[in-house]
Amino acid sequence: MPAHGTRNLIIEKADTLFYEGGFAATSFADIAAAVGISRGNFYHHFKSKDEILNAVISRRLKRTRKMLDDWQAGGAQPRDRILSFIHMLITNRIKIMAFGCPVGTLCSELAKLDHEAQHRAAEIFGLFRDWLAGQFRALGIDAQAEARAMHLLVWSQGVAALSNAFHDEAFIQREVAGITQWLDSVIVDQNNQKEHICS
Amino acid sequence: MPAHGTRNLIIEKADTLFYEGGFAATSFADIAAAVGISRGNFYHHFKSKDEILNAVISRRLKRTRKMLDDWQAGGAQPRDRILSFIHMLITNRIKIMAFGCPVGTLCSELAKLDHEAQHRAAEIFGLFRDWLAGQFRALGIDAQAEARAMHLLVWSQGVAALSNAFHDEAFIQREVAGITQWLDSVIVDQNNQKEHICS
DNA sequence: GTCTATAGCCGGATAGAC
DNA sequence: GTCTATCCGGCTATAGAC
Repeated sequence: MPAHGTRNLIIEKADTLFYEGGFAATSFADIAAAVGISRGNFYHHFKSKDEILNAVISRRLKRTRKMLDDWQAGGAQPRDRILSFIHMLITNRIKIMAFGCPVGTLCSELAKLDHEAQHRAAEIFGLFRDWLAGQFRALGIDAQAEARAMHLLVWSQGVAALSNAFHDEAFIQREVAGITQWLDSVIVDQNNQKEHICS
Repeated sequence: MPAHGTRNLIIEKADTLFYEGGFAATSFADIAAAVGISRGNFYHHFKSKDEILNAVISRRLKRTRKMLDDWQAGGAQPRDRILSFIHMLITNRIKIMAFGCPVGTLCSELAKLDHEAQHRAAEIFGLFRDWLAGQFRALGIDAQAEARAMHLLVWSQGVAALSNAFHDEAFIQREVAGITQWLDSVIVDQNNQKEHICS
C-alpha cells in the first residue's frame, strides 16, 4: 500500500458513489462501507464532505488530462484522436445508460445545489473543449475550431442524457455513427476549401 | 380557491423546488414553507414524498401535452411548430443556465436514485419525441421522422447541459441558430427529393 | 383542513481511547 | 491511523387537538 493509500481509496470509492448515486444522496456511511473503514476514521482524512468532493473533482481533472494525453499519443491523425473521444459513448455505454455522463450529471447536480465547486467541475468540460478545439486546429480549422469542439460536446451530452432516459443501446450506436459522419463531412469540407485556396 | 386548491398549490411549488433544487435535496419543510402551511398539514394531502413526485410528474405530463397542443394550433407550418420547440431554449435560457433542463435533470437524478418513477419521467421526453416525429412526417419525412425527432432532442439536451455548466448565453443563441439551419437543410433536402420523384 | 407536538431515524461532524 | 461512542440537527412521518 502506498503512502496515503487509505486517502486515495476514499477518493476512488467516493468518485464512483458520487457518479452512481449522486453527491447529495451519498452519505459518509456509504463511502466508509465501500472503503471498509469506520465513519469516525473518516475525519482523520477529510474534515468535511465538500473536501471529499474537491478531492474527487481534482482526481477527475487529473485523470481526464491523462486520458487526453494518451489519446494524443495514441492517435496518428486528429481524426483518430477525435474518434477516441466519440467512442467513449460506446465504451462506457452500460454505465452511461444507467447513470448518465459523469461530468454532465455532476455539473447539473452541483448547479442545483448552488455549490461553489460547480465551476471546478465545469473545468472538466473545459479540458475536453480545449483539447478537441486543438484537434480541429490541427486539421486546419481555425476560426471554427472551438465551435466544432462545442458541437461534439453538445452532441455527446445529448446522447448521454437521452440514452440514460430511454436505456436504448442501439440509439447510442446510431448516434455515434451520425457523429462520425458529421466529423468526416467537416474534414472533407475543410480539405475542399484548402484545395480551392491552393488552386 | 378551487377544490383541492391547497393540493394543487403543493404540487406547483414542489414542481418548482424539485426543478431548482433537485428532488432529493428538497425537503417537506421546504415545500411547506413555499406553500405557507405547516409540515404536519402536509400529510393530509400526500402520504409520502414519492406520492408528491408522482403528482409532479403527472402535472408535467399534462402541461407538456397542453403545450404541444398549443404549438400544434399556433403554428401554420410544421417548420413553425418545430421552431416553437427549439425556441424553448431561448425563452427559458435564464432558468436553463441556472438549473438545466427540467426533464433531463429529473430523469438523470431519478436514474441515479434508481427510483421507480424514472420511467414515468422519461415519458415526458417520449411526448416531445412523438410530437416532433409527427411534425417531420407532416413534412413528408417518413422513414427518418423519429431519428430527426431524436436528433432535436439530443441537440437541445446537449445545449441545456453545457449552457448550465458554462453559463454562456451567447452559446445558446449560436446553437439555436445552428439547429434552425439544420432544420432548414433537412426541409430543403426533403423538397429536392420530392421534386426528383415527381419529375 | 389546519395546526402543534413529537416520535424515530439518519445525516454530518466530534472526542477520545487504543 | 483506526476504532467506538456520542452529539446535534434535519429529515420523514405520525398522533391528536382545534
